[in-house]
Amino acid sequence: MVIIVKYDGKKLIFHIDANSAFLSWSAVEILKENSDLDIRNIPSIIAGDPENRRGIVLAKSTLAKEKNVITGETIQSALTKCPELQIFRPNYEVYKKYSKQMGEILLNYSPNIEQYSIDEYFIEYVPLLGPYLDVAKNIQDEIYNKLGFTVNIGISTNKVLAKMASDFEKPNKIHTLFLEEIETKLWPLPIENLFLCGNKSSKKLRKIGIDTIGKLAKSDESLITYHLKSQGKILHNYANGIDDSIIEKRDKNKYHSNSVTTSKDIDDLETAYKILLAIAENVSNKLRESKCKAHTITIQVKLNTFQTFTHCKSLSIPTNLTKEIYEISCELLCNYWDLTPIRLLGISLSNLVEDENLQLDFFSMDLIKQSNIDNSIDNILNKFGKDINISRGSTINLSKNFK
DNA sequence: TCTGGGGTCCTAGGACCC
DNA sequence: TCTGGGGTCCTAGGACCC
Repeated sequence: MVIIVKYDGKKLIFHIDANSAFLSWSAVEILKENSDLDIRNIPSIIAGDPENRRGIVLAKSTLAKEKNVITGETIQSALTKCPELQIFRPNYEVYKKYSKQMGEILLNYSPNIEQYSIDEYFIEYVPLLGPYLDVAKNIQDEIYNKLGFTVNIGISTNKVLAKMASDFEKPNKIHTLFLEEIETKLWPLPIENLFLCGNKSSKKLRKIGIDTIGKLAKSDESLITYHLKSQGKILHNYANGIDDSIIEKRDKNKYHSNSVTTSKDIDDLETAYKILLAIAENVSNKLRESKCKAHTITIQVKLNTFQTFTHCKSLSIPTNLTKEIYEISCELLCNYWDLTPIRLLGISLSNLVEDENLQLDFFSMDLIKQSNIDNSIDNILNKFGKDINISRGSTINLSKNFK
């Protein structure tokens, strides 16, 4: 049953969320390969490779969900709950494709659009297109007919309420969550369901007797900020349906990173450097693709004890050169690592600036030469896909430099 | 609980400057 | 080379999202 709620001329926001995105998108792709199998209709999951220690559930089908399989658990654990589970590997290139196509369809419904994650968009409702429920239904139909997967749509007067609404019953549903509806639709929900109320915050709130969104909404704000600081104010507002953030295009990332959980623990510098080179190659490629340079290079290290640390170095002259990023990463690792076995290594690049605005007066011939090498590698990557292993001639030498 | 990878935003302490 | 305060930048870590 759809409850008709008066729409009094305020701006409306839709939150469009692909249902079990990775699983649906893999399903559509498998069907396209002339298969009769729709993995949405069997107990199935998308998960990494356990042999490479990446075996966690990234998405699940409805039938897997019914067996209590949850996102983030290990394949082993999921198989215990559901032995007949079929497991499929993720394909991020395919996911990026569907994400983009979903955005292109949504652009037909609104010029004011924000991609929130790979499978979620916010758009501002355009009243000229018709009543909002009809428009939402048209969006659902067009995405399903053209792309083959279902979406949930949440509708409200701000982003947080729209997002909470799209999270109600799934799949292929449209929900409203207007201010006058929060008491019945939002407040009875457990505190964990509130956007941005994660593990830590919900535990603290439960400790002081707040176990539903409604109790948080009616609690004294100063009590909440005492326990949760500025985050508390945000959560208290959200519980009361207050959010004045706007829909904004995010054209540039503020940060790029790449990390890998290695199939075996790393306990020697030479191996660590080889992996850092591969990571530096990947992440600097992202940087160059987005036409940026980075002032700050951070390495991330997760030990086999699951202890994590980061170390960074800031440069007065930003870079996007693989060699420079690689060398600084090696230097950081070398300075801080006591050879405790490493499980994961990562590099992230931040404090980004646009490439074309940079002054070129520091460019030496060596930098230009290095830049040309990187460009030619980027061309190869673009041509043959990013999964192939390119090792530049200097790879071995670079590794040896840091022995 | 044997635990991925790519992001965003915030906080706290220290260095440095005026 | 003793002390205050405010502002800014850097570093490291943490919480949260999908």
